[in-house]
Amino acid sequence: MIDVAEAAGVARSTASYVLNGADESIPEVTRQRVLKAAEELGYRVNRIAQHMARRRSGLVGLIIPSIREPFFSSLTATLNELIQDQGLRLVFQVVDFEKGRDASALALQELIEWQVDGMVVHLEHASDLPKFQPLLQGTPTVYFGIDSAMRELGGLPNSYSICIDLYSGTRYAVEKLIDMGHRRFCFVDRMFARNDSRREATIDALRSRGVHSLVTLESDHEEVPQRVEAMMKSGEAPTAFVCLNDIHGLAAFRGIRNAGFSVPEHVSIVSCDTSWIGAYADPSLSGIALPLREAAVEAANLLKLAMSGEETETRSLTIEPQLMLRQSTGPVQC
Amino acid sequence: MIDVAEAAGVARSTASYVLNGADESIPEVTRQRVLKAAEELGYRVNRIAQHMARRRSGLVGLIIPSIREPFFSSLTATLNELIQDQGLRLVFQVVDFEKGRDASALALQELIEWQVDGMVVHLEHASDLPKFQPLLQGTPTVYFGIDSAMRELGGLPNSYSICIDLYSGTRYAVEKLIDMGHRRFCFVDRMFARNDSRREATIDALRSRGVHSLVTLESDHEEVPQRVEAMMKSGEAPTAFVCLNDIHGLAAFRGIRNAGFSVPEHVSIVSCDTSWIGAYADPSLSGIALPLREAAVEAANLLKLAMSGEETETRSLTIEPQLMLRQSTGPVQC
DNA sequence: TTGTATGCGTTATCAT
DNA sequence: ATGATAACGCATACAA
Repeated sequence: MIDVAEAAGVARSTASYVLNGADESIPEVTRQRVLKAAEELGYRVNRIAQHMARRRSGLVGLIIPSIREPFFSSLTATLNELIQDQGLRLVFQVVDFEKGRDASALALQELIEWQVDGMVVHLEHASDLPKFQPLLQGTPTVYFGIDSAMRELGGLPNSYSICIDLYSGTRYAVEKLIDMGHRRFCFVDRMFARNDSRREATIDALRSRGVHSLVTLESDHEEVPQRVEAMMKSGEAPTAFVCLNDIHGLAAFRGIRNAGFSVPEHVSIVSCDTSWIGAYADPSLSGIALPLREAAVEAANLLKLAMSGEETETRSLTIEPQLMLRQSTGPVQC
Repeated sequence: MIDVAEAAGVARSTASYVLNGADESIPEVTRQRVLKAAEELGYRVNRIAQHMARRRSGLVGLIIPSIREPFFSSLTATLNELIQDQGLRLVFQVVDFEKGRDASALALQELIEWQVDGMVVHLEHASDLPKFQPLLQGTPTVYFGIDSAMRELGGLPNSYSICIDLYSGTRYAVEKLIDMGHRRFCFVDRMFARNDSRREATIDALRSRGVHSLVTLESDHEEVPQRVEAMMKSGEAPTAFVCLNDIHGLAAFRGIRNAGFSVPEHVSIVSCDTSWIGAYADPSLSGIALPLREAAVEAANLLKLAMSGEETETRSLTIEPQLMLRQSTGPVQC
């Protein structure tokens, strides 16, 4: 830029004003001269230097447990669009909860070292909050998650939260299944799963309706088909499967078919996070659709609010998912 | 850091040495004092300042057309792991080719403004190279793509390329279908598709074997089922579908079923980019599996090489995909 | 071995 | 309206 200033015959500060500052109070002639010089020299700002001087990085951090899963890649994509529209840049940090207790702390610090101006943190459980909260003092943060406990996250200064209420959604879905006559359930969870809203809601729904037959499977989706097949062949097989997401749903589906049962005649399946993947199955998977875009939009809005610095009241949003009854659910056949 | 130095009673430079520099020649006592002070003050490097002084950002840019699609989110995830292992940080930039001609140039410049030390660029077509090449002078770059023309990308200084040879893979798959007796084909492409290896390979395979019946569909996957259904119901329906990926494959599948045909008895389907999604369909989708992790590993290796600064010869890698014959393909029934 | 001084590219605060 | 100059937080060559 110093070169540009020289070439245009003006001071550095003038060039800076023209190129990146407020446009006020610079005569058109000078402007054009500077612009022309910049063009000719192929000048590009150095954002690192710029943000060092401005003392704001223009970075927004995103903490997620995975980016391969459709749910998170979709979230990342949408958030990225919205963040970019605000003239900021998204940097994501995948934090693997399985790799030690303080992996999350390290991940956060990496982002903090990059001086992020704001942060969106996916919270698997509201109870993880204490791990993050102390490290995020002074960083405008939006917490994002499906744990219904997040709804009571109010009262934190400079932090906002969004909850996709998967608890209610799942509970409603399971009750629907009970209404259809199902009495033996199986919950298909991921490997090393921690108890989340989906499982809790399933358990609560069954308990409240006096249904006591629930088997829980914890597997990577690759293992699910054979485990489900074995289960279906041995003794009192479940008639209803509640699955973590479409991947696990399809995997369970495969196991059920392999055991010689058909959906929805013998067995019903519900996915707790369904998308086009489940929609294209045959029969198509019933499930709970999460309004991801809506949630991302709200997250971006809250973040903007948080980053504006204006001390507004802490806000906690709840978004209701939608139950999609497609073809994989039906009344139990005697 | 200046605080840390003061607290430890040493000079700033000493603190700097201990915290981030080479560990040589600093007495253990001093080291510990500095480390303790840093610990107590909760010191974190400011990477922006650090990289400004070092004149290297520690950033690697990734240019991709989407992050929502499984192929790219998976690529991003793997690349991110590998890049992070090298002590670098990945920043991605989604560039939507549909939004104007020079969107790609702008996207690149954004990353360049961030002073990325290296770049991984997904090239949809080798012919897009001229758009990027001039802007990437001086930035170690690895080009990544499925266009077979990329294999002849040699001769560029400081740039490397990796090609997943989808042309060969697709051509082989289509020839297999011809061997099975298929004579009427449909290629299911995305909306606003540009001609890519998959389509070219399909056309070439058919032509070389004297098969002249090919219909091409360009649609978002949401539209595919009804369009395929309509096609199946009218006149001479295709007996073989070659689909862009599993999403389009499943969508076509749905249309075929809706029209009252079954797979693979009446119709065969092949996906040009298959994954667990196709594997869990019923019948499971045959297709070409791209060794994404392998490709990402090679990309990371090449990038390391490129960024090492050592002037090695330009390298161009080709990776062969694998044909997975599952259940959606079979001989044509008369 | 440790301290001093300077530079990195930009913005911002002043004078002019 | 424009130009000089001091930060910004850290790394490093060089001096002590």
